[in-house]
Amino acid sequence: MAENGLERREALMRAAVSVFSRDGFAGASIRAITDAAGCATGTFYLYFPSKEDCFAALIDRLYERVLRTVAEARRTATDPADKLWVSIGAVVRIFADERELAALVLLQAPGASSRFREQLERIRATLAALIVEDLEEVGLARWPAECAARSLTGALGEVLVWQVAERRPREDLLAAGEEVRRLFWRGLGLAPPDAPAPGTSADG
Amino acid sequence: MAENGLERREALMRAAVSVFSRDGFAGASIRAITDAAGCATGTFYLYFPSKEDCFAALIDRLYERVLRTVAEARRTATDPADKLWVSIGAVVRIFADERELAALVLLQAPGASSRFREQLERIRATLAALIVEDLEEVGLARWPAECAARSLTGALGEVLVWQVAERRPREDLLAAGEEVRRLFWRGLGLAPPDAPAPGTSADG
Amino acid sequence: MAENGLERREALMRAAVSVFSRDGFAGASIRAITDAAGCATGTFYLYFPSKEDCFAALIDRLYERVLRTVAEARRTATDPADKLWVSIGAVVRIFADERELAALVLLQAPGASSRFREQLERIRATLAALIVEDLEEVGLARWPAECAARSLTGALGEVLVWQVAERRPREDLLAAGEEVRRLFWRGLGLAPPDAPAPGTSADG
Amino acid sequence: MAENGLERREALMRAAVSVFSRDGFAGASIRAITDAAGCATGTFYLYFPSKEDCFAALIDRLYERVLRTVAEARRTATDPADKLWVSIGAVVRIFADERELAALVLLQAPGASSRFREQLERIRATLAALIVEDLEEVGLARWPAECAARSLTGALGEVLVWQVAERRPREDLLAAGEEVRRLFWRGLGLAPPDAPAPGTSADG
DNA sequence: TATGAATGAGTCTTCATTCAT
DNA sequence: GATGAATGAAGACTCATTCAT
Repeated sequence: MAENGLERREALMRAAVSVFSRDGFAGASIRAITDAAGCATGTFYLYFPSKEDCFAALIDRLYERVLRTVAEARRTATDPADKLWVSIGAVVRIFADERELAALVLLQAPGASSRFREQLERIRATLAALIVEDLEEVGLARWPAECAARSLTGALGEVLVWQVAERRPREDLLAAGEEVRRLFWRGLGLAPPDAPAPGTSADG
Repeated sequence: MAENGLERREALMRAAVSVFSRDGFAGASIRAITDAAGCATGTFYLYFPSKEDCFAALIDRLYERVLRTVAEARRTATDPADKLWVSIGAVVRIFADERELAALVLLQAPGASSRFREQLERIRATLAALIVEDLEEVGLARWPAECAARSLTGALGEVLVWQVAERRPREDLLAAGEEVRRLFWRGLGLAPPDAPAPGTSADG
Repeated sequence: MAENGLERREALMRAAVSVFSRDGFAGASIRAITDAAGCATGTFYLYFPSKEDCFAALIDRLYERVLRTVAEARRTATDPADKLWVSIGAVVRIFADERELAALVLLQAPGASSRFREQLERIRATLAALIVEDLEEVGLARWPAECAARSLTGALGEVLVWQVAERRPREDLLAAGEEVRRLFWRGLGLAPPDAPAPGTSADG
Repeated sequence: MAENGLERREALMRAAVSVFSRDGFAGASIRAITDAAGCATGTFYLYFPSKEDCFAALIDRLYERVLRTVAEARRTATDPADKLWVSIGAVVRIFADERELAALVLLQAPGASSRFREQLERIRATLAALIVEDLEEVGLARWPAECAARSLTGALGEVLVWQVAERRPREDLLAAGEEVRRLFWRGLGLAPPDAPAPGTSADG
């Protein structure tokens, strides 16, 4: 039982994801989380100051993973269109890899409390800013660029949550994300990416 | 004191929208709602069987307005592309007119309970089905059509919630909605509506 | 609908008996009673000052009927043994005639509140005093007489409630009451009543 | 603070007996019980799932003690009359030892809810079945035996509750119980117990 | 008299959080 | 660090009672 402290914390976060997903933030009890993690109620408070902070930590975890992956992907690209292209791919990939966490955050965070709403908004705004930047470099005006950026994050979120809710496998998430990317690409009047048209290995 | 029963119910629903928006479904207390409506706690239960049913009634209200407006708009159109065009316009208009209610439902319903999630999903699925239908008639295959439909509802929701959160006026909501429509129109490779002759005033 | 006031009151008391029997005193709501009586909530308060007073009125009603019937029966008797004999018969008859009311009072009154407990105790004490009087005249000492009197009321109540709970017809109640009377008669060492041994017409 | 869990539970049950006795089942608040037990409201729910279950546990406690004591007493007897004789003694003794609990159950259980009514009826039926069995072996027919059994439990309950209500000491309860036993013994035409030689100390 | 909408006090129950062990 | 019993604040909901009509 006496694992490393980090493992314990990890177990609690995994348990929290599944309990929050099932019961919602308000409906989840610490007891349910610690039961799922196999420890006592009090132990929870050795790793998180409160239930709220635990949920916030989950949002942060998704935030970090998304932003890190996007940043890495963008380093592989040169021109702005390419950056946008790989950014979308990166977001899709992360969502596919972290299905449960991502669905949890997208579904619960906005309604649970203003703190979470703002925290989530910070992620969205950061991503939107990157996209807006790319689109402006590509020639769009500010306002259409902002609308397009928000549309993109909204469309991706909806499509991926939908697929998760229908319990579709990872590949379906990736395929659906690809559809969204194509749709926006054409909608934005951008040229199809250089060569790696059929390839998926270079699109993340 | 003794207003008409419908007025009382209306006052409670208005109060509920604002309290739920501020505190979330779980965080809202009946006391806060009745205070805002200017009546006693028990009075709430003369009009709603439970807090949950009150929230559900709000979702239904949005549901009915959206679907009715969309249905009306579609009657004015003939070919499928036109139907899609006016449908989007109708949804945008409703959201602009019912800003607070719409934002409340979009933000809170998914996380509050599975009942609400399903209720909202029913709206989304209904709308998505209409869109898919139009897109298939226009030549798209099932899968891209479904992805496009979900992308569209997701994009519209996100863009409009974003505008509401930033406290933008009605016209901005309409303009942003228009941007989304243009973006998707091009993305889907559709021709601009017949003759925008009749103007945007008649487009849904 | 606008019947005579007494009829209205009567309807409410009938409704009260059936609702209190079904739901218990605490579990019964004024609403349920007025629904059963076919009038509005407020009307109840035109006839009873409170729910408690309504229940008290039911106890009083049983009280009066029991005592009146017993008093009448005792007037037909001359010697103390005969008085006791007809008193028991009278109580049995009343219980058989007012099955629902009697069972209600015996079951609910003791637990509902100290007021009712005392009210019921007053009936029992009155009856017990009569019996003790008879038994003392017949030669019993005070203490055994008191014990016998309480035993008798307890036995009668239990036997009759048992028969009511099992939904037995009126005749079974009468027969069971007769068994109890026989049992006590022998237990008290009294001679069988003069002549009307097989008859029931003169025993009340 | 941290007594043994069983002590805590015991303290709550004691408190419950006295609060239920004073206020009735419906009138008793958890707050009153925990105040009497010297702990916080929430603590109650660590030991009982609900107020109802707490009351049910009290009935069960009496049930077990009565049946166990009666069963033990009957093992010391051989012929059916003797069994009946010691059974009555055992019931009287238990009631005298558990005055408050017994009075609580007898007074409140029937009116509080059908669940309790049935629970109490189960005790009464079990006891009645034993008595009927004895009486049939002794020669009585079924119906008079059943009436006698119900009469006996009713008489004992009433006499003992009456003594408890008048705050009489234990000895009075025992004496009153003895009166009831004598009364029924004669009423049933049974011979006095073999030789009261072994004394009343061994009679159950 | 009759109505029934309105009131608001009261209760059971849950659960995040603490802390002695 | 780990435990889990204890806490007590908070909230949904009920219902006896009132009163304007």
